[in-house]
Amino acid sequence: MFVSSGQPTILHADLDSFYASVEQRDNPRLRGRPVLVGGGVVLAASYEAKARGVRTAMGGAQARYLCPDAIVVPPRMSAYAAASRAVFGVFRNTTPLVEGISIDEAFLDIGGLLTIAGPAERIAHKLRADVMREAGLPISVGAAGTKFLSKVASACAKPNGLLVVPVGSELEFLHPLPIERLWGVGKVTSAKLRRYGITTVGDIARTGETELALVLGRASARHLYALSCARDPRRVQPRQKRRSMGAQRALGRGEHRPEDLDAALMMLVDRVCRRMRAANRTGRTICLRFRFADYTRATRSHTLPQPTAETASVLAAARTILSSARPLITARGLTLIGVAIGNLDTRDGTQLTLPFGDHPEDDHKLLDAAVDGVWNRFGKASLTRGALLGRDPGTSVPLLPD
DNA sequence: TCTGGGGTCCTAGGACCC
DNA sequence: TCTGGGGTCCTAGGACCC
Repeated sequence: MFVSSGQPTILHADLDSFYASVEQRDNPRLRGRPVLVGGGVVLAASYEAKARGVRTAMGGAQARYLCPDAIVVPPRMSAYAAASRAVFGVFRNTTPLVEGISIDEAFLDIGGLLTIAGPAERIAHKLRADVMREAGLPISVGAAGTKFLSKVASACAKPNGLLVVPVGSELEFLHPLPIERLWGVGKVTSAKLRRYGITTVGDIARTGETELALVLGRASARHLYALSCARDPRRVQPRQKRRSMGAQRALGRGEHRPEDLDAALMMLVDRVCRRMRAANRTGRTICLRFRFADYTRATRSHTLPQPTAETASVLAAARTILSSARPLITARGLTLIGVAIGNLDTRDGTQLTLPFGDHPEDDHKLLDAAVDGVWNRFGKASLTRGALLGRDPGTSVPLLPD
């Protein structure tokens, strides 16, 4: 396939203040006004509120102090999910190579489109117009030769803008930027680098990988140095599979009775397992996350021999982990609990409870029916029959297409 | 100034196996 | 029998991202 050189091939599309924009779209009264989504903590702030210094993830009290006339609305997650689906529909109409990063953000590989629909600027321009027409939402787009650069470009284009980084002028664009623009530079890394007088992306490039490794370790150094030279070989990969699924809940300060804790655990496990089954995924590692009154955190995990998405098995493991973490909890005071299932099976699968053993002579029929079910859903299926037959009644088995 | 609910990746030590 | 090398998996923690 011919790819015209000198043209950016990757778009990064990022909805502006996504939740707040959806609220303003759906309620004309909110347009042009500072809007905060979420009261306890700011999940999203409209640009009118951001202009006053409000930031995402800021405490609600501080946000209302900065912006007393802000309108606070509760989040409507299902509305945001629907808006996201509409926007991703536009993305996929533009190119089949769409890699979703989050509910409001994606990379689009337009390399194959350039000869018929290019240049990149025209494709990006049309994309923004399509999103506005189809979903009624403002979106910023960055276009560049690499993923990372296109992401930086879209951030620079906000709000509601478009920025193209022409191939060949990457370093000119990149080097004056502050180090915090690099993916992987957060609070800790930024402080470390600034101690050495490294404040811009250009400084990182000039410092060199070897020197950088002394401060940050090998992996970080290699990664950041490559980015600072505008090297980013990662391709746009459609349908990246999730590696873990979790749910968590803030508990507030103060004592929590064991039975309340257990109820919270049950709810979280149930929520995660439902989502796992809905997504036809199974996983092996159960991980509990804790946050304490002193803002320290801890995780405790356990890996099961078999992948599962069954509430009962996960709950049993989660309870064991929780009880082993009791000393920690009593010592520090729990303020948040989370359950995550990791080590997810890399293939699609499903979890079925079969009444094995009640009528052993029927076991083969049950298996055949189960295989048919998997086959119909995925178009392929395989099981290790020998390992499955002769189990206890009610055994749950993961069925994986292969 | 102390507030959410999702995730990803990397590191390092220990257990275990060949 | 002793010693070493190499690899994988599990657990926990840390940093970061949206």
